[in-house]
Amino acid sequence: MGKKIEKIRCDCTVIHEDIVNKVKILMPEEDSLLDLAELFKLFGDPTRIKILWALSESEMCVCDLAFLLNMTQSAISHQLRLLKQSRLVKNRKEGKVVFYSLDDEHVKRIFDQGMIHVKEKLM
Amino acid sequence: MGKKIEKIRCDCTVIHEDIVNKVKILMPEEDSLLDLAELFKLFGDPTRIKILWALSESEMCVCDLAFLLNMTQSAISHQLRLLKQSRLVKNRKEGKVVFYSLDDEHVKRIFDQGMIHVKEKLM
DNA sequence: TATACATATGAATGAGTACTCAAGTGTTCA
DNA sequence: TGAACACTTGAGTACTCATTCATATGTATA
Repeated sequence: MGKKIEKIRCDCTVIHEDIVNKVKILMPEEDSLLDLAELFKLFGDPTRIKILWALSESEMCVCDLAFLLNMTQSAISHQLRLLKQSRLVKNRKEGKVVFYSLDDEHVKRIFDQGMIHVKEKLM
Repeated sequence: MGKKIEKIRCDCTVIHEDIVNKVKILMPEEDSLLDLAELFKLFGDPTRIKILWALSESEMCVCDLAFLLNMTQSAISHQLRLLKQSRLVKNRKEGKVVFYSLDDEHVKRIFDQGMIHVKEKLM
């Protein structure tokens, strides 16, 4: 006979009911958390984090970034597109050159906060 | 004849040489940036960001998290393994139950800094 | 107008990864 | 001791995505 009944809820969550319920109520909206994950995902790529860091120092054109990071213009351009879509960077055109810069003063703050963590965990 | 010569360096980087060089010199070590990207990548997943947020409110067991996020224990356990490897979370055993908690006070700060950004960009 | 330059973009590919499933370990308790 | 429980783990799969390649767009310049 069908012995294996799928557990809907384990015993722990009943024992810890107060805590789990409290956390459940405090939990941010699903959408906020998805947006947040999306944001951090953008920071979570070596190329993009380098681009963001570089732009935090100075506005630069696609060409400069490609040279600085030793990558193709195409690769850089694709990443800049993502960063622009999420409004982490903005651009201005000057003739045939497109200069990119950070669109947000928070970018550097998020970057710095992460770096503090990384440096500490080294020890 | 071979007309197409691969451009090593575009004209822009020569024109902008001072800026590019300055940024190049200031650039953090490759390893630091890779570690940083790795850190943010951990934050850049819906499941993991929810886990981190939940643990910032209270220590919880695997079972509680699975119930809270409506996911399988296995999925949660796999993610906790990654978070533990990177020392973002730690655990303690109490009988057969394993309680997880944040291993670092920076986690919440990084989370909050990101949330500020997300909330602002909504407008 | 033709050419070079700066950038953008679409398709293809290869690498990485989140989850599922099945099986395992370790603990408690009847 | 054995059954239930909490959790872990390895393999497999479906999916995402960063880069490359080829091509397209737009601008300046000779």
